[in-house]
Amino acid sequence: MTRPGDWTPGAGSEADPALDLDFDRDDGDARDVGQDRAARLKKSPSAFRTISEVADDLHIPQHVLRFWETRFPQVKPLKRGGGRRYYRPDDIGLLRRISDLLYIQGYTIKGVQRLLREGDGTLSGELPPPDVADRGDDHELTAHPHESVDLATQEDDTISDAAEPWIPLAPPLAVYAEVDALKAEIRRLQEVLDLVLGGLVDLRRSLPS
DNA sequence: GAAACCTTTCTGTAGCGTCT
DNA sequence: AGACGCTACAGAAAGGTTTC
Repeated sequence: MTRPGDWTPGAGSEADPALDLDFDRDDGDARDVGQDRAARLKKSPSAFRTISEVADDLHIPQHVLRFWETRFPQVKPLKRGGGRRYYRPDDIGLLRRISDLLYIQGYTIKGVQRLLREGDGTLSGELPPPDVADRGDDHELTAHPHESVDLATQEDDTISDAAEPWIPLAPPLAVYAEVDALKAEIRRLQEVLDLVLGGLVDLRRSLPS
């Protein structure tokens, strides 16, 4: 099976002259998941990717990616005829950041939406930990950034979207260190899982059909 | 006051038709 | 055939209302 490492829209193809993705899937082959993944990983960082590739790379189900698209207007993959999505590197970077905020840092979708609204829409750079209003749980956040803000003048003790623009305060460094350690651990576990997957693929290949 | 019930919101999930 | 998209639906949690 052949699959070019790179494919980008706009370069002419038999299937779709208007938007060539130069992507020979060779569906006649029994597709090898391991090789498939390896080929995908070899793709140029600037290559466009399908939803299945992005889902695989980010370890996020496809339906979740589509759901995020309905929640984050900033996520706008290119769409071909038939509505198929093709993600640019920028889209993937944004999705990766959203995933990190939602699943690692504990933001809610609303919280991430607020960050996107207040930032430049890319979520680039270091972000503070979520405050109570942006968290998906009700953990005590005795040191959350809003604590040092004088809340006496507010009508209630909630931090609503309608409140004054969020002011970044000195981050709790211990929390950042812990988050960084957890991220490193997650990366390590993902590498281990990739190795296990590769081993399983090899094992399957060695079995009689 | 608190228990029970109802409604709304959030975050996905399932099913099925379409497209490559 | 399998990847994909769309829409309706699920279920858990939070908030609100009613009843005792």
